Amino acid sequence: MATISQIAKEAGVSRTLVSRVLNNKPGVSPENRQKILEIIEKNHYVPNGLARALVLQRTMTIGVVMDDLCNDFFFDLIAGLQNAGEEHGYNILFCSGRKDIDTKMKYVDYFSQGRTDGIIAYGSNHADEELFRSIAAKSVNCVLIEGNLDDCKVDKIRLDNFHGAYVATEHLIKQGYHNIIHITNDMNYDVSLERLNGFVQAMHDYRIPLGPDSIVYGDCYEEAAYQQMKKLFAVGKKPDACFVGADKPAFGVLRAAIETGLSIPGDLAVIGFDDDTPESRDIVFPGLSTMRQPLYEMGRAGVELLLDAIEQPGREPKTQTFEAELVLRDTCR
Amino acid sequence: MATISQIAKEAGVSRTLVSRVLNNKPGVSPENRQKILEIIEKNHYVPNGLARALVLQRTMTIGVVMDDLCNDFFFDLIAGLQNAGEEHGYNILFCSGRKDIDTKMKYVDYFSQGRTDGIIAYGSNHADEELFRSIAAKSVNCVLIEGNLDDCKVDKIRLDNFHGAYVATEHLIKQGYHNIIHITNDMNYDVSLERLNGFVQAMHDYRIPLGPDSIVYGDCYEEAAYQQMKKLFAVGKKPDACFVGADKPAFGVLRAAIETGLSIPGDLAVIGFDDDTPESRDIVFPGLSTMRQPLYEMGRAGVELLLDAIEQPGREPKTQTFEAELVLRDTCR
DNA sequence: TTGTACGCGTTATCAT
DNA sequence: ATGATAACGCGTACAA
Repeated sequence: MATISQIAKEAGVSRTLVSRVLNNKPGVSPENRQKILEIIEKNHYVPNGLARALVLQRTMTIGVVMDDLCNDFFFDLIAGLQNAGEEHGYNILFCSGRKDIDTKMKYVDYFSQGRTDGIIAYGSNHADEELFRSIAAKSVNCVLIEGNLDDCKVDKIRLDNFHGAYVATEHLIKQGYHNIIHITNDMNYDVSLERLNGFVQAMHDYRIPLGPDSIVYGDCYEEAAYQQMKKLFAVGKKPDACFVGADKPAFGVLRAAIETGLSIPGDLAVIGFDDDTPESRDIVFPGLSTMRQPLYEMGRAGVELLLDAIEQPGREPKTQTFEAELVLRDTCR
Repeated sequence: MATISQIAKEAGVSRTLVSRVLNNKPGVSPENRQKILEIIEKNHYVPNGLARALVLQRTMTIGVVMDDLCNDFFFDLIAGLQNAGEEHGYNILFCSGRKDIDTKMKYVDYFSQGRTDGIIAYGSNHADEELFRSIAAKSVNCVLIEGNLDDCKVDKIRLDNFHGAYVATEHLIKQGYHNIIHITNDMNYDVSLERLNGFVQAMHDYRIPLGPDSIVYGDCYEEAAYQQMKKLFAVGKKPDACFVGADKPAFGVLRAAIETGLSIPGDLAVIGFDDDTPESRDIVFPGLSTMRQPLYEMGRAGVELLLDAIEQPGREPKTQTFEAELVLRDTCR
């Protein structure tokens, strides 16, 4: 790799002039500029980004740390981050954690060591708490998406999960469903509890008593919800509506119901959460009604918030909250 | 952000000693080591990675450039890259192109500017050619996965698409199917042509004539293949087997066949390519027989090959070729 | 054991 | 217009 000194030497000028040419700055005679450009071209010279970042104290880079790159749930978030970053001239770097906190932590450290101007971290798993606190302790610009550490002085992008769940449940109630159950998302995530709370509150507000089977504990995959529903149907339980804490398990509910011969939404109405349905599911299942989580917008907002923090060192942390939106398709009238 | 000089000053020693402590090197008295460690801890000091990389001429980082991070096809590849990188102590950085060559190019430049020890680029789109040539021209360690520029002096990880397609077609033939059609993958990708060629060669070797409907041009999504097959069935065409150039369109074929009332594999046998079926599809469709593309292993091999190149500057480029493996499930006997 | 001095590749300041 | 010099933060030979 050629360096600026080698180019300068070959051109018979000082590094200063080469630097000016590289950065399109005035103060170079046309002849010298021309000559320098040719030599740069000839040697395929590209300036070293590390050295430049070191002296400029700016990397124009944002590091993103998520649970797992291999999950279609994050597609919209990734797109939002990338697009917003690009608009502001920033490079967005992703890393692939593998649901283990250690890898996530490793990359947070990596990004923190001067390699980025800021970090965007996603997660709401209980295990993330330690990670997020360590980030907050460092003097690193950082935005937490989804993470809910009330006592931490960090910028945050949040979704109002409680309200979203409330809206979904309320909609079911107002449509005349009264034997409503809730299948939770993975309770290792804070959001799952918030959604459960929203469900409970709505049921309470409308004076609908919760029975022993009103709350079923699931996870963020399809299979568990499928099994739980099959079990429920097998013992003769007949809920007329089901609010599910995430879309993936909602498909498990649909599958169990369809196999059992129930008509959707006649015998059973279903509302999910997230709106992260891959195309392929819409083809074979009835369109899932759900609470849309605006991940694309949240990703964009995360970048904006981070840049805002970078530009105003020492300002108080902000929290920006998004609302989920009820999207009615086929599984609920 | 604290610096090594500040720590040294506060400890009343030279930067050398602090550096030794940071890197666990001998030559520091126990008392000094202890004192320095405490001050480091107190200040949340972390060494600057840029400065370190600059002087060490090593970033311990690999940059990965793919068409699109938002595609479940790449999940196994990502996992392979990450795991292999981690085993060797390397940080793997991903970026999100958006199927446009410009973003890809931008990140290749970014990674090339001294920020990584090497680049792994994935792609076989015709538009990638320019990109790959520009990479090859630079003096950057780089491995191309899937890209097929025969005349380029770069390390490559390849899949033998021709042979894979041949094996799939041959299997159908040997199973007694003779009215076989091929639905191509997106012909903008080199791999699609290779797979088409493998199909044609096998048909030719077994003396099975190709009719006007033997080759149907599709893309890498489900819908086009679905439409094409519906059209075919509508005009009374009755192939007894179908080799599809990718898994996603293969599901389009299955859907069209099932809707038309055909039994699988009785009336129509189907073999796909890639084996990138998401869980969710297996649940509602018969298990898709396919040629498994070992993306996880290819990702791993890409990292190994790159590190090999880094350790031996100037060595001749190598190409490592993988074979696809026939995986028989339900859609083909 | 400890510290000095130089270099990594770049930009910026300030002379000339 | 041009160039010498310092600085960014760090590692390391070398000398003490």
